[in-house]
Amino acid sequence: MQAATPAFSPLYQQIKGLILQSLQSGEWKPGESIPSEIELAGRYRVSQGTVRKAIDELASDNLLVRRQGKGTFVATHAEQHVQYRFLKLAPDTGNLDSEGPSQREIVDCKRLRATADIARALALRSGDPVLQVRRVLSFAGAPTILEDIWLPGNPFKGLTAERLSAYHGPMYALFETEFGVRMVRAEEKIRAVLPDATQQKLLQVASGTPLLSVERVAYTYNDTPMELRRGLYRTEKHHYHNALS
Amino acid sequence: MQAATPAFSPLYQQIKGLILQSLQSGEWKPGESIPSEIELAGRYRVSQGTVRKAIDELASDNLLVRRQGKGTFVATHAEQHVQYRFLKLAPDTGNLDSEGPSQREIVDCKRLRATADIARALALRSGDPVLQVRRVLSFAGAPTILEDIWLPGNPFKGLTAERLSAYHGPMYALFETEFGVRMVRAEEKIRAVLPDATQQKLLQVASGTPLLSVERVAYTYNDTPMELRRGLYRTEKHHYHNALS
DNA sequence: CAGTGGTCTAGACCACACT
DNA sequence: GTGTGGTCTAGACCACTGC
Repeated sequence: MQAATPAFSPLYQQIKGLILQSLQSGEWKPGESIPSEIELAGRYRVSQGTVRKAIDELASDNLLVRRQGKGTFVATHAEQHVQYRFLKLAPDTGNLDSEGPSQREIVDCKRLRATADIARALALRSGDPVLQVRRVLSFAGAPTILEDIWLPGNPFKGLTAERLSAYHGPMYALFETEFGVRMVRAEEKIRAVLPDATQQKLLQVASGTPLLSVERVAYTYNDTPMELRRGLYRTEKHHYHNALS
Repeated sequence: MQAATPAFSPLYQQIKGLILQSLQSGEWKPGESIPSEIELAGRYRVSQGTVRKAIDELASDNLLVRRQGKGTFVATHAEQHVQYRFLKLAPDTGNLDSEGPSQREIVDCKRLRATADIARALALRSGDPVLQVRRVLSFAGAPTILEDIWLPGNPFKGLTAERLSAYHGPMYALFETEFGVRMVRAEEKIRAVLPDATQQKLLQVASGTPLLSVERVAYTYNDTPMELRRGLYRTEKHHYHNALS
């Protein structure tokens, strides 16, 4: 008698896995088109409908983007209509774009060794090399977001403050093109906090001003954590927007 | 020459609309099963596959729940595995259930006339009758959430503090069974704020304690707003959790 | 025009739940 | 066993894009 392991896996799930492998391996890069459904059906020896269902799920996971008449493309953080896909902060009136281009200032960028909590979040070991970036985002001239970002040192070898400052566009787009790291999903933990002296200065707020603390872990393929980000948001003129369904 | 109105609508979208109508009209009530796919295909004179696609979308919108071998059911806030479907607050360790049953205390419940901002949020006119409820939720014995809730007076005629206190289970479940109002989706705006004297007392926090302000508008079918809720969350031991994808 | 994704159908068969 | 949703196939045709 076997142990009860149903292990039934629909064909389309297996196809989904194969497509995922090709995405991870870099066979199809962000922004590029993948082979047509008919072509993939031939390659995997299944019907077009089965490939279709696999692609449907990957599209609803935001890994692929379908464009009728043109093809299916690997999702990317660059040239994506939504400039800030993971940033849920919105002005109380209008939208982020209407506030003109945001200003980014890299305050600090250094290599150091992971503390225990950083290591845990990034699935590293304490003492492993990590990169720490601190930056301030301003909207309509007012400093609004202070972020500390930790990245595993190995995949991001060669990332410098100059590189970051010179790049105009989403940081995650730079990660894709320069380091081959594509962020797929993220989780955030949000709290209300008070700023310390340093934070007050950088955000130009008085002590005692309540701020939103947003701790984000971003994952690449395979649920591998690749970024820890601790943000402080000013919420006098902005709010964190979330849709529940 | 006509104005350019392609107005092409796939069959399954039309079916989706018809099913939605039946949901709104109450032909199928929350928790009940809807007719089988084959039956619906016969009723609408389309193939099972087309009905399937319509139901697929309604299921991914959380309006229907499919259960293999049993049927397709109208989603409900009662008996739903996720006790708190719209509450994104989580303890820093463990989960809400592990903290034992939450305690709810109705602080206040009165009828009044809508102010301008309440009216706007609920798509009413200033001065229209509304019901206001104030309550405190405690987890593990500690008051954690203070909520002010505004409901349009008409659909919620007969709702009283006694009714609310007596009911054990999600408030949205009571809305379904007692008032035939099913909340389908919601939007939240989150800020960091400081409590006023009344709020300090109810939440048992010191002045100057930063709190999460969560303003929610909940909608029933047809994008009709049916509830405005302003919550204050203590975030010393809890956090607002959000998944981005 | 050819090529892509999108829709619709019809039928066969599988997995699951209840009786 | 019967009925439900779930998978898979094959083929026809539609809508959109770009040459």
